[in-house]
Amino acid sequence: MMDDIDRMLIGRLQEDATQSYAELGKAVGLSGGAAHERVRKLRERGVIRRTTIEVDQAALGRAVTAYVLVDGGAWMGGSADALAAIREVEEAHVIAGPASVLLKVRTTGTKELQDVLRRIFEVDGVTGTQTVVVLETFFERALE
Amino acid sequence: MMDDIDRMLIGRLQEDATQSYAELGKAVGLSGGAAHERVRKLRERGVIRRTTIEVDQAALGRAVTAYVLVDGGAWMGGSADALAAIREVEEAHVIAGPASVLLKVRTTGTKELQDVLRRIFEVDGVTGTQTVVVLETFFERALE
DNA sequence: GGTGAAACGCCAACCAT
DNA sequence: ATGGTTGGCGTTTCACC
Repeated sequence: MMDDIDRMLIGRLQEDATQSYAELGKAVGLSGGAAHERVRKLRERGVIRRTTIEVDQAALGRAVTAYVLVDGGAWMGGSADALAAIREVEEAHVIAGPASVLLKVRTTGTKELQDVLRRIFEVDGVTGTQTVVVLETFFERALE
Repeated sequence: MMDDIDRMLIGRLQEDATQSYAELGKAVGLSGGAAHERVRKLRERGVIRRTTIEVDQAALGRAVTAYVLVDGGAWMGGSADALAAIREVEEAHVIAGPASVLLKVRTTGTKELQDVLRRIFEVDGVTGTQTVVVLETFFERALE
């Protein structure tokens, strides 16, 4: 229900999802039709969520990346929605450890970061935040 | 050198990069050809890095996500390469704050996480690590 | 920089093997 | 899963604006 060929197909598509199925099939030792059918099933099963583009956030004006540790206990129910409503928050995870939630935030600058922190603080249950600013990103890549 | 239409095109393509340029053009009030030309230039300029697929990591067997704070000072030169060589490391950032580097790591389980931590420890300049395990991910999304 | 149309190539759907 | 075939659609290019 998920062999090496499927993994190869996923790897190839992560690198370049614009290539033809004929090309894709040749790369993994399959015909175009067979490759297409496998990819169709991977999409159907939700292993492949969607086809998308990778954007240079800096080119879009988002120069500052920061991680925000959020303290506070009431993380049932609507808190996730309240965080999702803050558009600069790219990821939100519940974590084991010192804080309750870890957020990844991208903004155009420190000014906007300050504003985002203010809005995070207004979310129900939040009692405090600790912010870690990224100075340089070595890499952000797709696994496998 | 980057207007609202470009931003709309990027937003649409992030949601679904399989749609036709005709469709894309209609959505932003342009002809298919014009939409295609704009997207071509966005790729050329590197704003759009590549077209890729979004994969359900859990379906691939990667059930555990963790953030690793790495201590140690010698972060010039080859350290980034040494970290990139660890395939389970998805992101690596130099940060301002308590530790030097923040890593995002995905593994099949805690056993493999332990092994990854051991390999991180073997990288030159690393003097210690602190690991934060993700219990639940609210969301990981594309901005804009 | 955008439009509209024409030519080409690829994808998607079949079927027999 | 393959290979051949066919129909339809999207991409790409062109002259024109």
